[in-house]
Amino acid sequence: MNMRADVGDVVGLDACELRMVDGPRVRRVQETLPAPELIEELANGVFGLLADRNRLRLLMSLLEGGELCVCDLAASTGMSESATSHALRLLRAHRVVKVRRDGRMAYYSLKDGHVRLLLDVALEHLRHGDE
Amino acid sequence: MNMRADVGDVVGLDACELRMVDGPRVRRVQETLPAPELIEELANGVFGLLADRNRLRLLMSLLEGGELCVCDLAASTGMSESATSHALRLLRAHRVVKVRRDGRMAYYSLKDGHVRLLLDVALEHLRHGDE
DNA sequence: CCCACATCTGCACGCATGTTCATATGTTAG
DNA sequence: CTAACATATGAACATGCGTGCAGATGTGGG
Repeated sequence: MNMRADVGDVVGLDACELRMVDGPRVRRVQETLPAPELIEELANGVFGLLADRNRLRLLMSLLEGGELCVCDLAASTGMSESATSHALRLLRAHRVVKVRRDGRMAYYSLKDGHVRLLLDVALEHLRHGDE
Repeated sequence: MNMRADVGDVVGLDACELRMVDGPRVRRVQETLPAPELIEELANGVFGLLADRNRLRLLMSLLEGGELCVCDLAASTGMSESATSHALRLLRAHRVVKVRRDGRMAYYSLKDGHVRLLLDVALEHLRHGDE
């Protein structure tokens, strides 16, 4: 792909179906890509969780409120308690939130500072995206 | 939701449908939540983009390869050129990547360091998630 | 014990989205 | 000019996923 490349290095069993310009660079890139399992864990992990507006609201509520029970989270975000509980299950499973039980009550809070960090970067990106 | 709260502070037009425990805290949380538009921009922005395995692969390819044309990105990630181009359109629209044109060739690269930062945090989360 | 309460869970539906297919668009070579 | 090339784009389909609904589970009070 750089200026010295032999343009049109056609590879693959069906040459017309797989084109590339800079074979060595493509191979180097492929070798550095993580295993598919890790890619899935990233995509379906915190990124996937933060890619939903209601889960974002939940997490931001926890950032502000510290620790909140399910019904207060539902009230804060305008979600049903069922949807809230579903969402929290996912957040628990990915270790984004932790739960403290007190009798019938379940209080949720953020497990670590990663959500805040991620939000900071994303907001920074939005702010500077107009350059 | 804290120990001093009046439990069962029922509010709303349909009282049975909206429960909360700590009214003042819920209100404070609601007041701090960003506008719906900002929430959507976050969810559909970098988080949404990174929540897809193929787009993750594309971005990681750019992290390693620096600048790559569409067909090399497709070859690196194992995606079709059409799917690659579609994905790049989204990444362009959200200012995650930039494009340099040279004749028929379009070379893509990351626009800033935000993707790297986000990936660092997400990987950190995965690594420490087992604590 | 029964009943109330708070939350969790499973199933499935409706909606969202990534990819395929076909074509459009822009650049270049002969 | 025509044809080839690289990429972009639109429509639609197949797949994925968030939420509603119903019920299950666990805790606590009388």
